[in-house]
Amino acid sequence: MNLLFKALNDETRRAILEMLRDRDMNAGEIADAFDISKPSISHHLDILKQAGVISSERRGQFLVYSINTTILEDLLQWIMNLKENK
Amino acid sequence: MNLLFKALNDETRRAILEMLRDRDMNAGEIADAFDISKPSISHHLDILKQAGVISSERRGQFLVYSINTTILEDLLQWIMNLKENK
DNA sequence: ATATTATTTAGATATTTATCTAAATAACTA
DNA sequence: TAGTTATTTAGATAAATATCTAAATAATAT
Repeated sequence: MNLLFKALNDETRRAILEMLRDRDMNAGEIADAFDISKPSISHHLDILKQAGVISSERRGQFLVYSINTTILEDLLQWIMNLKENK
Repeated sequence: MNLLFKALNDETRRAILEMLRDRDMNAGEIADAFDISKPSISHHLDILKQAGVISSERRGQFLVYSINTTILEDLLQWIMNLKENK
């Protein structure tokens, strides 16, 4: 959970997740969507990957990233648990 | 949302929320539950308050903190929206 | 083999953050 | 009014983080 909260605590990374929600994208495409250097985006992708919220697959020269929403179940549970009073 | 994600991105602060889920507590009680100085806990409480996830009310000498789960709705929505594919 | 394209790794830097101690504010009590 | 208790504010510091440029790795194409 630590890694997941950390991953989500960044505007850029959350925007990446929102983009990957609609379609898989390669690293270059993702980087092009931001005014941030490719290495920085690569670092953000790594943090998202460590949290288990995205995965990557090589397709030729490209590394294609996909969202992985399974891990978000834990987060949903944690939040809903907080809402159950007493 | 930024402040909320920031607030949740800390083990101590998440533990505070879990405690406040069960009952309202004053600052001293909260601080006593951790091996961290009172000023540090005060700072954590401030961050949680800025995020709108807790509120405080003075009762005599004491400041009593309560959880505010309303703000968590936004978070739930954001996560569930990510899960809706395409 | 060499060049080109895609992406990451390495190393550096400025900002943010979690923590501490000491001092300040606020409320109660004798 | 003084003293005590509860909590925060101020100021300092070490660790974590987001970013950059330059170099390295990986795959493709000529």
